[in-house]
Amino acid sequence: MVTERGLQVLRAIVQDYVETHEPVGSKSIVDRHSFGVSAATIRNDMALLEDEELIAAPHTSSGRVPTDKGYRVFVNHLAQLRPLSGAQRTAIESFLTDPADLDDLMVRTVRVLTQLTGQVALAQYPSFARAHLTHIELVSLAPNRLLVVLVTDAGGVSQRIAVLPADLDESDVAVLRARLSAQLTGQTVREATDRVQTLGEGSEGTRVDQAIRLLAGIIGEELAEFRQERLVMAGAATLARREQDFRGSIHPLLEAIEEQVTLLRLMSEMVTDEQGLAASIGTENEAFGLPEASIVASNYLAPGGTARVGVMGPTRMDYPSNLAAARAVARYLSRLLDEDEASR
Amino acid sequence: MVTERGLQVLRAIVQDYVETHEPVGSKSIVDRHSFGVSAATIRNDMALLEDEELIAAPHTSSGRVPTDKGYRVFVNHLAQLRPLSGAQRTAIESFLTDPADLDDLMVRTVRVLTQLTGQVALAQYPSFARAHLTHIELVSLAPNRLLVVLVTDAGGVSQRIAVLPADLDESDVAVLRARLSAQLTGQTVREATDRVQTLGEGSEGTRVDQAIRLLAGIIGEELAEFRQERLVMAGAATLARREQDFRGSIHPLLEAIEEQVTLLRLMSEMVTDEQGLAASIGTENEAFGLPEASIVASNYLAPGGTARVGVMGPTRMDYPSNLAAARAVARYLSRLLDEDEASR
DNA sequence: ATTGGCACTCGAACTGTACGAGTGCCAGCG
DNA sequence: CGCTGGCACTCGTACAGTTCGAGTGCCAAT
Repeated sequence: MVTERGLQVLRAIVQDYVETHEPVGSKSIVDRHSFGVSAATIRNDMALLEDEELIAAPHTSSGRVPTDKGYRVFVNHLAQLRPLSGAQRTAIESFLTDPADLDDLMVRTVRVLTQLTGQVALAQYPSFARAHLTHIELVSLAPNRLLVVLVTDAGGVSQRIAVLPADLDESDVAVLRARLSAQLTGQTVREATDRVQTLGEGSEGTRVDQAIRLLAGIIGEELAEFRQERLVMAGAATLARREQDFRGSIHPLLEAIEEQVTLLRLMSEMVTDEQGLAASIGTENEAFGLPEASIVASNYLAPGGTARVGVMGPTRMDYPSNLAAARAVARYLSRLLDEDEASR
Repeated sequence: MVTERGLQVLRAIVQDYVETHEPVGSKSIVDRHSFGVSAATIRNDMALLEDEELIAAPHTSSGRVPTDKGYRVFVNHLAQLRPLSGAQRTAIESFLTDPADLDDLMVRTVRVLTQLTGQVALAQYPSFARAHLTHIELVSLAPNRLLVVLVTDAGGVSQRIAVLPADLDESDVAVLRARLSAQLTGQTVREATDRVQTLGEGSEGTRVDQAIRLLAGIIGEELAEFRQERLVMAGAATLARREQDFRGSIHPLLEAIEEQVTLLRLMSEMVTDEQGLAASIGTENEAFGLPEASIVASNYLAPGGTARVGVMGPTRMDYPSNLAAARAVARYLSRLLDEDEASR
């Protein structure tokens, strides 16, 4: 029953509320937007919006505030992304130019995003699960110490020192190296994880067999770390400024930032639209303990598949700007990582 | 002019204020502590303490609150560390048992400290500056890609992928490996940093010389990262709960946590007493932008020298408990790292 | 369908008052 | 000389009462 104009009124309410942080009344809508109708008419529309639970009044005689459902309608149907300014575009470019490695790139990504939006920025690492193991190297540091290095084709490298139960000489190490390499290189991380399980089975007793079993365990752990989704974040400090935006405290947000796991799940489970954009609003995050926070994110393309970058902030956030910023950064990131892939 | 009993009154004020979070009056001191004198007498003592600026009254007729100077006197002369409970000791042990590597150990350290104290926990990494480079390994991933791995005897490992300007075959790599190894292994990180500067000088032109220069740059960066002091933290979320403890906002603290550099300097510049304990209180941290925060820390012993663990919280914190917790964790850490050294 | 008018609601801001915790000071006591 | 009880005074807090104004819902008129 909500008319077209009614939706425009909703849009106006969301925009004004985000800007002023105060409940918006019919009068101020008439003043600030040119609807060409009187305040009384707007009031009628607002009554309908309230019936639909898209807006609510904090108390009997005050202006209206969008509900979470209202924000949802706004984001889905009403929001048009605000294109970034030239300065913002150049900021992204200069921030992300010439990163030292993947870690560096991810850190810079969240920094620029938090700078652009003033919110907490989040970025998923590209997944290594489908990356291929290209090298396994064993470096003997001491007779009973081996450095195990794993390299994937997606830029992931990991290393760990193994302390062996018995000393090995160079030829033993060579045997180990050959065996591991034959079994595991070329496999995807996922396949190698399965394969490594069976590696130490069967024969036992010789020093080399013992070592293989030990290494299999360590390599398994390293592979698990590769498979594990990771998250980088920046801008937690901005939350302190937004404190009054949260009815409760910012504690759940800080906790989520520190734990990472929750946010990782949340980011993974978001549903993107056809443009690769996603938003999760207020109570939709209740299951994650974040009923007062919203998260917007954009997919980006990396060798291992798509991953997401986005920002987290109060429900009352500037969705068009934040979505636009996330999308811009995601696009730039896709470009960088594709270039990286091309040069490999 | 402050009498012995006056100091005991100061101690009582600090203790009660930390506990109740309310200005403490002469009456409540008489009630809660057995001084054996009347409230009026306490009031006289309090007047003297106020003359010395060890306590202050928020407004004319209210109880007193310790000043930063008062806390300082309390910490220096009055505080007796509260020994940890058995449960706390076992918590430390079980948390820190059998870490996978140094990173893991540091992370667990700050976790257990934040759990024990309910404050933000900070830990400096042991310094690698005096560690020795034991290995340099080059792994050729592709004709124009080399994985450079550096290993120190203090548990530090770093790796980076170098993209070469020209393809190299295995024999070229062997030459590189031999040259780098001869020049750098056995050196301390500090020495190697100087040595690596001169590495690419002189001859140029051949593929190997070009590669050496490139690798020198990369190794220099990696060594710089080794030398860089690092910090791990946990418990930022606890700040949200302590919010009302900060007159201003918690923003500066969150910012410091995110930046790390400031906290690193602060931790480095603290002055320890003869027990290896240090405290920096309130306005003493003004230069670091943290005039409302206190930090207590304890030295621990690691192969590369001493480093610090501690906690950060509001000026009004429980110094005896926090100092005791930091000391206990530091001692355990020293033991672990010395054991680790012994087994190497 | 839109509008102007009007009565009504309710929070914010301000005032005044009473209360009580806590102080400073002082005369008296051991 | 240090300690004590007493007393007047200060000031923040809590509570109640008041006003003010923004904003609403409803309705009759257009």
